[in-house]
Amino acid sequence: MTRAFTRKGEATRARIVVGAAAEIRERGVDEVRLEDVMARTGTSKGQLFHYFPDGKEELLLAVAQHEADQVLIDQEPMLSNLTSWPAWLAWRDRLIERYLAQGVKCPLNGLLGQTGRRAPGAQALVTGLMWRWQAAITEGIRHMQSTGDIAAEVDADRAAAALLAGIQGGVLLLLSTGRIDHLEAVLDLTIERLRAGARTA
Amino acid sequence: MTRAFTRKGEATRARIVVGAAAEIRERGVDEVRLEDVMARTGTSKGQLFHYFPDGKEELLLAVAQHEADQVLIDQEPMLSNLTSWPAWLAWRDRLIERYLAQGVKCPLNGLLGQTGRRAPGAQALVTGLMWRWQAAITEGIRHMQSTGDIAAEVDADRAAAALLAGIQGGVLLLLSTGRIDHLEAVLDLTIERLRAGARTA
DNA sequence: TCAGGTTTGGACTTGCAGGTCCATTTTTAG
DNA sequence: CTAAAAATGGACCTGCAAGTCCAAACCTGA
Repeated sequence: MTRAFTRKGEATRARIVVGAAAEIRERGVDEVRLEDVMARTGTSKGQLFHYFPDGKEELLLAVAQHEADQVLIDQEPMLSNLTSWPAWLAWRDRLIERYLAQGVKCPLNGLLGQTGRRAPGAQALVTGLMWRWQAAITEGIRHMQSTGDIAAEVDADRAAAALLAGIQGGVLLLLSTGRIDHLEAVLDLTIERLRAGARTA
Repeated sequence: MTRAFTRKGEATRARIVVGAAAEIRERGVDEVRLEDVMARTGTSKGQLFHYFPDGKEELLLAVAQHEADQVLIDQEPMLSNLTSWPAWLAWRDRLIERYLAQGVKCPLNGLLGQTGRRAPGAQALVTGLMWRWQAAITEGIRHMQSTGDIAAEVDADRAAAALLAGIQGGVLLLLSTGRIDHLEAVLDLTIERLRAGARTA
């Protein structure tokens, strides 16, 4: 089903996705018209529909995919290397820094509500992202348990689930209130708590 | 600036808001047309613009207000009565139950992304909701500290901030993945942790 | 160099949803 | 009872943004 694109074609397609993603991040999903994307990426309507035959919906899905990947890419290699407390703190700082920098613009929040209903695939996409994210955290906890840095009786899965939820909520609150406090509180208290349990182990 | 509405007028206005809210909850903000609201509430376009001169934007804001109020109303009286562990657990159950029941439909998530950008007031509205919510939690923690059920050294503000974030994230994850696990994990682990600290106090 | 494809540009169509308007009915108040 | 104001119904307008179409430019390989 994959259409044949030349190298040039692939490049154009990628340019459109990246440009659309940027536009959406800056102005919000529902404020972005195809024309805006065209203007930004220097493309024509013909091209848009050439590379995304199903139109806006398909483009939005591609953007969501792209943005979802970015989220995890941005946390590498910290995320997949949670093997010591300094590493955990580095990851913590990375998260704070990143979300502080991008401020009120969350690429996925909008896409969740918007695309979520339109494209059935978008839901699965976000779910997949969350799943990968949580898996990485779980693995980090497990590793720390193997070295005795976290108490063995901690349920890694549940702890990771709670932490992921906290992070998502923290970001959500950053989005709506503009304050990073919640995210910080979640990360610091959670890490603190994971450490505390093992002090005696 | 408040226009003069008769009793009948107020009733109609309220009917529109409630109907629109329901419609939005069921089908999502961007899928709801004014006509849908008209059909559901048995009103005409004339009425819509009579009661909401600024059109859709004003209506959406009113809906957001209405929904925000509902969120807290739904948790009363549990939320403002977190004075014993059974009360905390009752609140926990209430949250789980409520969000489990409404499933994938969150009234505010959509409104956040959507209305957030359009109406400047919507942002403030959500912020206010979060603030009230968090304040209630903080007060609950403080009360438990006063009775010695929670350790005095716990920072009530931070703990409440983290918990609120966890709840929001838990709901968000319920929305995107369909699983309630995250919300449960947050609530249970948080409460467990608050209790643990004071066992010896 | 020529023939097949792919890529590109942009004019044109179309549907629809938000918003306007006014004529009619109902209510309120004096 | 009556006049002014509010409530209602629905026809109509309008703009805009998605999507269509096709012709021109371009690559690419034999």
